Amino acid sequence: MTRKERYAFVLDYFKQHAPNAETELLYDNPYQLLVAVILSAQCTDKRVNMTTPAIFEEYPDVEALSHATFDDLFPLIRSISYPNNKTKHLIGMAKMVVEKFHGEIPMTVDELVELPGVGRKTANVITSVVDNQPNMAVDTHVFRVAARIGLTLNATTPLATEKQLLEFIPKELVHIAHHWLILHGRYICVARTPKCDECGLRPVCKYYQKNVKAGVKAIG
DNA sequence: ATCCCGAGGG
DNA sequence: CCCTCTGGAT
Repeated sequence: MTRKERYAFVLDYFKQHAPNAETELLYDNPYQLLVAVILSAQCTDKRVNMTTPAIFEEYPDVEALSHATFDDLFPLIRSISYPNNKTKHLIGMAKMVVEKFHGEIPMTVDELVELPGVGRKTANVITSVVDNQPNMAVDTHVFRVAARIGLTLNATTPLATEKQLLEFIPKELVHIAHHWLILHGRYICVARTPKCDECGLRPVCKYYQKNVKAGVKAIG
């Protein structure tokens, strides 16, 4: 089976069987999405959504957030992962947006990555979701799932995964394919013990062929 | 104990 | 390339 055929099978499967998201990041505008995504590192969407309403009420836009002090903002972020870093990042991000980008969230990956707390993954999410740019954000789910299925070959970095995925996924499907991979990783192809018995990708999945099927054979 | 839609610094 | 940050759910 060629890689092209593998991609075709996977994309077709997802079109019909992609799981529904139980929770999504809540936001009303690019500013809110950027804040939410920065906060989402190593943290569930549900928990991010518990903290953002208070932040958005206190700081309704980047201008307001740029004037926040650490001691004001920290308590609102206290209950999620890395509150120290995230507090500094949010304030630094807001200051740079105001000072360098005239108060508008920049909409290119290169500019976004300049902002404190914004790495390539976050920049790809923002440009993809807000501006519909065909960018592939590679988080732990996308990285793991793509490798297991065999969509990537010897990809040891998120950037390598990103490039290989973009090479084979049609531009118009990049956005939705990203979502499919995330959801599949979150609910089926979970990190520790993936639910292969619930997964229709078994016929093409390298992980299943190599580990699970071999294991079953050894036991049976 | 291990995992959550990572980024920055050494 | 590695390490650190660091809280809550399961």
